[in-house]
Amino acid sequence: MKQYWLMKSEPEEFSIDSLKKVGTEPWTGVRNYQARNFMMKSMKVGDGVLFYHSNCEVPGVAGLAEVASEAYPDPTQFKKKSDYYDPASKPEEPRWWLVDVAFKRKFKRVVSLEQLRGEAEALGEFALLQRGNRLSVLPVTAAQYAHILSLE
DNA sequence: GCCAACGTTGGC
DNA sequence: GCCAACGTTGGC
Repeated sequence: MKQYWLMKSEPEEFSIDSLKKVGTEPWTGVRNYQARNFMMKSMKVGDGVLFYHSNCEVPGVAGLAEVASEAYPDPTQFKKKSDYYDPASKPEEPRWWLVDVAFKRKFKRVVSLEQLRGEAEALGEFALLQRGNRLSVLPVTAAQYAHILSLE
């Protein structure tokens, strides 16, 4: 059964337009175990991804992507010059894993967080809308995915 | 194993 | 830029 996810990115760092330009991007820099576990243990190639813009003027879902690889170790954890360098991680036992994400399409307009809050009842239990949530990779049900698409 | 201090996320 | 919420670290 196809699974769905929401993945956050700060558009100033990497936006839906950036993804469109490169086509496929390794989802580097996740340093949260829960988010890592979703990528490492649950994601399958072809899973649907809602590409979410965070920390910006209009936070919200900006387009669609899909999981494009099996999980593999995040190379940035071993690069001393990287912001994501983790001196505690060993190459023989990598701590951080990622998947590649491929561009599908950009929404005509962002389905904003504000809009999603207005649909909270229809969306049901949704980690994104929970108070204080900071998870950057989180699961979305097929029904939530379909509903969000209908809001574009 | 507790918990205070600290760092980060992300909406506003 | 502020700050609430949360995760992690490290001393004890």
